[in-house]
Amino acid sequence: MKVANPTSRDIADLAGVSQATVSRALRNSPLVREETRNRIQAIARELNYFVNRNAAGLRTHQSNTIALLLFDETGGKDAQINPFFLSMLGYITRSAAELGYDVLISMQQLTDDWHIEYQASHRADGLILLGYGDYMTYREKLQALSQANTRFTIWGPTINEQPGHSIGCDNVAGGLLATRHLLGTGRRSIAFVGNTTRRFPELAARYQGYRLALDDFGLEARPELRVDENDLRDLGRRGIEQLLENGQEFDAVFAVTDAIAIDAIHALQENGYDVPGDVAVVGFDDIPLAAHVTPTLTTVRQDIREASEALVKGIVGLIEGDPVESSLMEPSLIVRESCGAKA
Amino acid sequence: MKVANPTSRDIADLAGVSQATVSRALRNSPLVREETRNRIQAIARELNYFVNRNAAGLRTHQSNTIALLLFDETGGKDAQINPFFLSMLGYITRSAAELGYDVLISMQQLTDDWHIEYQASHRADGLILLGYGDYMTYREKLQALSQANTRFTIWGPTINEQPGHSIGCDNVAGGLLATRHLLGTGRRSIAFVGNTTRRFPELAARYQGYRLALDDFGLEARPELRVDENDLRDLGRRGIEQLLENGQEFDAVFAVTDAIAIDAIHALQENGYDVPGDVAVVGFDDIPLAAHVTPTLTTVRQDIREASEALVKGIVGLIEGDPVESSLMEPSLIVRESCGAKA
DNA sequence: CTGAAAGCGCTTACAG
DNA sequence: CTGAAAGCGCTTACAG
Repeated sequence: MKVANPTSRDIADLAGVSQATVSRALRNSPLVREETRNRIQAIARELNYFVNRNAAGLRTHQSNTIALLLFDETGGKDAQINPFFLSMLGYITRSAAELGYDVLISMQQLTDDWHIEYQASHRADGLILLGYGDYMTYREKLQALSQANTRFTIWGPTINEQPGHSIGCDNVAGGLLATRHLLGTGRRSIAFVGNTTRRFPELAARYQGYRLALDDFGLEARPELRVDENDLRDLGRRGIEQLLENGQEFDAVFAVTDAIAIDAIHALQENGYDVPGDVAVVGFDDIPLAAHVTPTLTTVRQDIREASEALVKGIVGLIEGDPVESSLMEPSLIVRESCGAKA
Repeated sequence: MKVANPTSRDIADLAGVSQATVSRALRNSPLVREETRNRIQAIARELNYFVNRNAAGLRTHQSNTIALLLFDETGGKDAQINPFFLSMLGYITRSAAELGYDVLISMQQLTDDWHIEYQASHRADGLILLGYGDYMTYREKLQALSQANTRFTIWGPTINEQPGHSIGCDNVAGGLLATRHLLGTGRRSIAFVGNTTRRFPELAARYQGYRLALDDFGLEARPELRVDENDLRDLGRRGIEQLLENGQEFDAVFAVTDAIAIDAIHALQENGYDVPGDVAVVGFDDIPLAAHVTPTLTTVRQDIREASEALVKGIVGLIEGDPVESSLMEPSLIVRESCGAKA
């Protein structure tokens, strides 16, 4: 009676029907009489039978699986994933599950060559790429994917020439929001710490927003208040030190990421400045730490949940042949202490 | 020449060999002459051919995939995964990849019934369970898994009666480490805030360590300095308030998790106590926040990387039939400011 | 060293 | 509504 690893044939024997009918019943086919269907499903449940996904996938050419490829920035040394992407993971997993897809995760390095392997090997029906925002660097990889007819969605800036579907944050709007807020609280000498080149299109867009906000106020973006570095590590500290060494006066800092902003706050404090009394600071991302540093960090938040769901809907749309569109999420300002707007 | 979705038969035709030889060559079988093997592999590479995992899995009854089941504490409301587990994810993924396994992630709720589905459906060869440390609560689930012959490893306390393989932290040693350190800096009235019951075996073990350390010093664990609550939320604050209301005098607190410790520090500060001047505080876990609160938190760290690798090795061992043993990781003390040992 | 053949466990047209 | 049959693309004894 109890079979160790039951197959649909075992269920069929027990139910006194053909194996084909079992298959239909388990997929809830309306072709099977309800009574028969219930009987078969009851037996399957009792035997702890589950459809062999390998066999089903072989027939249907589907895996009902999405591969989530996280770009490994550390090059394999450390396995600490960017916390921002990590926080998307939960939402991605959940919305994939709601649509009937499993999520396979993989950390990929730039030298890895197996991005296309996932779909070609039928392990996944499509890919979600996190951390490949810098189009210039990943161009060849993305084009190879595209040429291999791999379905993929990217979290990152939407660029016209870029192949594939992408979901991103409206970084221009975010930079505008942050800078306008600082202007609104009376700050007029706002330093920018980050990067403004094509190397980091998302950061460049935030700078654009910064400029637009200044423009609106009839102010100019002063180049001497701009810290523009390719290496983002420790940039908060280095940026502040650079500004101070150059004798610049400023009453606010717009840092392109929270990590940089928090680093900058520490550097300011160590140099005897009060934040936000002397210098207001606004970041970008709203990482968990932002609410816990002293002073708590005012920042621009991207709706991670909405973004995650859009990514999943995007890739599932591509898989199932529904029309999908690249889109931008609207960021919002989270006002805390570091900008001085709150008591 | 170029085939859209090439199969091993296409490769065989192009190479002028049988499909069986292609299969052997791609698996690096020594049965195939080297020259032939190289020729076949070159053709496969050129056509972007990858073995269909569904077909291979159907034949071999393997998926080369591990399912990572994260217990969803929020019951589906929020998809924010416990950051401690999230930080294990990277290491788990990487070491699984090194052993040739993919990782499928899933967030499960207590009511979900599909834990065994992963292996039964041949989607995964085994499971890693994170967040199922409270054996009493999950007992039935774990036993069901065990009865279905599902291979699994758990991160959590090792209990004799518990089915399956488990990797945990030596929580007794951790509690000992924390308490001994406080004693070493001259503190003598050390409050314990947490839980000491079987409901949270890991926390109970930390309390045991606390007692052992006091014992070693010829001190008694005073019950009036023990806060023992089942609800861990806001316990830091509630615990401190409870101690103060009861008029207890204490010069140190060992909090059973960092979250509780940080909460306790805030409560102490709001009640006019200086940390660590008046009261020293030590936590447990070394969450990212610990290094960023004021004062920075002295805590006990579990080696996440080592633990992750042990989990993967454990489940792969079970899958491949190698002998595996449950084991305990040695925690280490991270000395920061909140214990007063540092300037 | 290589090939012909069986079979893994499904899904789905086709026939009734 | 149900069954018999083909076939998805591999792996691996078996035979040579």
